[in-house]
Amino acid sequence: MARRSDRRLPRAFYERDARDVAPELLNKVFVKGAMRGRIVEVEAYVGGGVDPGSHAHRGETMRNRTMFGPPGHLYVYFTYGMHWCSNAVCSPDGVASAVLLRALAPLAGLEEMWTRRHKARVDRDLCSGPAKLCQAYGIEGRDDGCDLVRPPAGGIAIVDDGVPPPADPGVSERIGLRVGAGDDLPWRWFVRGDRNVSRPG
DNA sequence: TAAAAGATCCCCT
DNA sequence: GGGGATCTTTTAT
Repeated sequence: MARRSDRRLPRAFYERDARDVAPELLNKVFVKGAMRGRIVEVEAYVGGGVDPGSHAHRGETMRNRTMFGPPGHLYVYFTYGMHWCSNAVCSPDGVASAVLLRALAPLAGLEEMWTRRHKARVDRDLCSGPAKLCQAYGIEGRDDGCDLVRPPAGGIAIVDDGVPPPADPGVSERIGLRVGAGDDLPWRWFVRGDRNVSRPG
């Protein structure tokens, strides 16, 4: 549920380079219906052909077309034959960039998350990975392209509840990439010390 | 038409 | 710490 202290993020927030948006998404709140989770880990995927790790690096396809669309929408993709992952689309319309939501600290609606995360054993297991948080929230392919800035009632949104981004976030190379990983592309940010981060380093 | 790889997770040792 | 699950999408013959 929306709360009185929630502040909507304007379209302009997303209409920037994903590397600028990503660290500012830390400590924002990912909302769907009654479920709320604080964003504690993200990765940037950059447009303009400079990012070999991006799905969009080889141009627009049926799968990645949402990344090429206007900012402030949700890019949802399917991978490894069983997992969904969620991104916030960044940069102006026509430039393919996005921020992958890698982990949340559950705040509310944990009962609903538990109904979908059967494999979880403790609260930390609910949203401590990009596919885990999608399973917890029930996000699938039908949610690809939905508007995060002006969501329908009960829809998916990202809000500012007054907690600022960390002044000194953790930074590292991105996780799980066959190409585009490496210390030369330190485009992962996380909240230091948070238990829900998928990997401490 | 075929083949390979994939922005992961889970269970086992 | 390592490997299997599982199947869509993309790219190569």
